[in-house]
Amino acid sequence: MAHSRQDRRWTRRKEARPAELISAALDLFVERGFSATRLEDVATRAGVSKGTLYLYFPSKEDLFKAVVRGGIVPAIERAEKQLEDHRGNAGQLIRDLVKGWWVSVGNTRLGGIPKLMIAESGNFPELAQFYYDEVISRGHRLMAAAVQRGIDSGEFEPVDVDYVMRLVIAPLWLLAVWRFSFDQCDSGKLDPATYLDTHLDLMLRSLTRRTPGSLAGKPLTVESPSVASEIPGGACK
Amino acid sequence: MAHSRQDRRWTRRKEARPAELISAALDLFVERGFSATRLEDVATRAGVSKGTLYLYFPSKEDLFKAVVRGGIVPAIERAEKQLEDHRGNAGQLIRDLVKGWWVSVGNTRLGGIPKLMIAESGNFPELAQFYYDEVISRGHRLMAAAVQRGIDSGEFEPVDVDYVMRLVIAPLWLLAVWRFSFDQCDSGKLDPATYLDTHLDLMLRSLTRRTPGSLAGKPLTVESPSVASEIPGGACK
DNA sequence: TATATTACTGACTCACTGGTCAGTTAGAGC
DNA sequence: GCTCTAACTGACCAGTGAGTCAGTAATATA
Repeated sequence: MAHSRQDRRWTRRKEARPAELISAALDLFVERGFSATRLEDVATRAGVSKGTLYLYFPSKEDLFKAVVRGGIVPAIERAEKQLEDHRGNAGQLIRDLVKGWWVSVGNTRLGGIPKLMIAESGNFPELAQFYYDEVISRGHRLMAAAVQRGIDSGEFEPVDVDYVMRLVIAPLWLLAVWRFSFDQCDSGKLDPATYLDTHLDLMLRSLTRRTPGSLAGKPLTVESPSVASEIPGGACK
Repeated sequence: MAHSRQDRRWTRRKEARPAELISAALDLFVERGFSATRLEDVATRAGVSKGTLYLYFPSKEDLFKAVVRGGIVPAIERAEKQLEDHRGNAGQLIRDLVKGWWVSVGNTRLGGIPKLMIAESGNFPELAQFYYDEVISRGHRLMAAAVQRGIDSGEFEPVDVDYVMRLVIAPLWLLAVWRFSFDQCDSGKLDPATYLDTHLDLMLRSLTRRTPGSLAGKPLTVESPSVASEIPGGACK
């Protein structure tokens, strides 16, 4: 008598395994950090045994790399396309880039990767370099180009692009990291959409050129939150 | 024949041990993270054996807590005093607070603690709560009070204090974390003093109320760096 | 100097987990 | 149905490091 589908102890799913393992690993790495994550748990969560994991990834470190590679790089490529295609003023471009980040990274499990990289960069210098080259420096170039566009068109003050770009990005880093560290400690106190909108309002108000005689720059009233928020748990009881 | 001072294998130094162990642990925790740090190494760096470490700290986790307690809490107390004693406008108060942070935390080994907390908060929720209560929430109150002071005096626009305070602090978090993660990857590109000054200029320019008719707010020129920089290594080859 | 006290040592145990591999079973091909 | 390939399993190995404790040496006290 043949096994029914249910009776089978396991099925062959060669194609699906890597993605499922990476997904499980992302969850656990983000939640517990690299060394506190046991490969046995990753395998179990992906519905396989530990041995199977080693059929697809030669080591824990390689699994870690695969998580980083698979998660973030596509997102940054989308953002680069966004920059290229954008029509409109630089202020709106920056708003769109920030919101794009929030939707496709910040408000996603991927938001945990910055925390992961920060925590492990010391122990994996090679991976830190990879992440810097493939993600950070490209993100920096992206935002620098947006700021530069505003300066060139006369919309922005002639600021130091390299520093301003970092200051535009800084709150995004913090927001992503926060969700996976101290979010539960001050739950309810921080609405990401309001936070990002306030940031953009303040930043663009400073950046925007004030033509002598007239009072340029929008008044400082926070817009109605335009970014959906749906934030899961972090640390603290 | 008695031992000379040099011949002694070890000396009793009951009082000095805890501080020396905490200092050694701070170095290694910041450099390697919590789980990658071996207590044997901490002991060796402090000039004692592993057994001695356990005479003073009942577990690795307790050592970790002692590092956090001893390092940051005094710094925040100094800042609270600074707020109380300050005379002058709110803009200058915020500048002074940020620079005080840089001198006594950011540009110090203590700057590694935020990274440490971010990395380990998931595995030590109780410690995350402790850090939030003793450091973060007090820091937030501090900066919120400074912003509020500016609003009350009419110097600042009537912004949402809770969000603006976080946005003032965000670049400080990132700066501290950066030094211990990706600093080596873009070495030379980031001067902390210029970064902080640019941040303060942009932020205060936005915050400062513009009286109709006149053009308030300083022009956007970066001051000569007023904060000493002396930054050691991080990750990446 | 003799004795008591205790700060300190370092070899040891033990639990844990990254990584291996001989064996098992799904399922493709005939 | 039979055979063969390879996806998959899980018991096992080996290295590691947190935590222990019996013993040792510095020093306080008599």
